[in-house]
Amino acid sequence: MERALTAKGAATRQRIVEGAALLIRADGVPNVGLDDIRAATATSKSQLFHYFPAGKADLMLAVAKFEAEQVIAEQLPQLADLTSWRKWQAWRRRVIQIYDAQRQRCPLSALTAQLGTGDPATREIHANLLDRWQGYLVAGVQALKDSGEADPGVDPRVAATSILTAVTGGAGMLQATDRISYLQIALTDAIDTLRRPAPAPRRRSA
Amino acid sequence: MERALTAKGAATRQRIVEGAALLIRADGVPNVGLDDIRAATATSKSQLFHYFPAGKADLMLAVAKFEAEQVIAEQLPQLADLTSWRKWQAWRRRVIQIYDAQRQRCPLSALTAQLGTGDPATREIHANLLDRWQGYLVAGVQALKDSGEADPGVDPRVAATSILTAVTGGAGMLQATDRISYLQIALTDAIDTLRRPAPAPRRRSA
DNA sequence: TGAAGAATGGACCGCGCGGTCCAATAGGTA
DNA sequence: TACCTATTGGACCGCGCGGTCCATTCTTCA
Repeated sequence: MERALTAKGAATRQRIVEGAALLIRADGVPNVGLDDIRAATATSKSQLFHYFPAGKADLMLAVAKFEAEQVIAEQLPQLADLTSWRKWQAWRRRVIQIYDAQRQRCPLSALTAQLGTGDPATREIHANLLDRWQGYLVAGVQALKDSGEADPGVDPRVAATSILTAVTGGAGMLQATDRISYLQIALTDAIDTLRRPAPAPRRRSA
Repeated sequence: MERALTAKGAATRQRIVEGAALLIRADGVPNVGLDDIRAATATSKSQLFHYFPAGKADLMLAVAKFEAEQVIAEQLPQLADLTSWRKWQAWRRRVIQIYDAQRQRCPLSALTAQLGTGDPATREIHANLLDRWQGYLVAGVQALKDSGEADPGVDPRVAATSILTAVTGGAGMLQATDRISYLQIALTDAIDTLRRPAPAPRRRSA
């Protein structure tokens, strides 16, 4: 699908993506035009369409992919090593720190909201990101169970889903209200739940 | 702030808002133009600007307010009566049903994402909605504690925050991935947690 | 019943911005 | 050196769409 791409060309393409990502983080997709990107990345109109033939949507998709990578990368040292209670806390602090720093500007959700949630390519990016993310969390919960720091009755997939939901939900509300408390409280609570004994199971699924 | 408004005028204004809301639910903000709204509501350009002098943003804000009302209204019978475990389950089912039905189309988040998360008016709407929502949940958790169906160690505000976060996070991921499982699992788990005894408190805040 | 003001219709404008095109250059390979 | 292709520059277009304006028709009330 990709044409021949010189090292120089690849570099330019990357420069465009990263430059566009920066602009979009600052101003939001609808406020960033191709001319802005062109100016910020010291490129010309023809280059934009040379590397992203399908135009703006194409470029935005590349930026979304890039931002999705960032989401994992930003929390990677901690996320990949959730092998003890202390390390879970370290990850939790890292997550809160990240979102606290970026506040309203959740780059990925801004992108995807614009591209339309119905777009299959957008969904693919999101699904992929969430799957990887959840994978790390499941492994972490399992590790806690193995070390006896989590209640044996905990279902790793359920717990990981709850924690992931706490993060995304908290981040969403932070973005919407500028309040960090949702993320803080919900994530802390979700992780704490790992140590609570499950009561007599009453009803489990929907 | 509002000019004189005849009954007829108010009706027209309402027709515009509701018609615009419908269109936006279907196609998303960026794909709905003033001309579309004009056509769908059998109005003229001048009426749009007569009732929403600040133009499109003004109208979108009114639509966002309208949609925020809907969010509460849709789950109202159950949400206002979380006085027993059974009723909590009824509310949970109702929430899942609502979001399952609308899938990708979360009207409010679509609006607010577009208007820019930085806009104070947008934040006001969101904050107001979440506060009311959380109020109902806190009351419900307290009721469960009072009736002995929830663990006495549960903090109603914390639990309500976790549940609210599970809903918004699950809804967000449903929108992004078309998977209902996040909402289903996280909300069920968050509610189930009400019945789990809290372990020896280790570290509570950040 | 007539005047004031609200409500409505719809033609019109302007421009921002995504997208096109062609010409010019740089870089690699034989 | 010569050629091919990737890379680049930037002028140009077209139109969608938000926004303006004025004329006309309804409502209300004294």
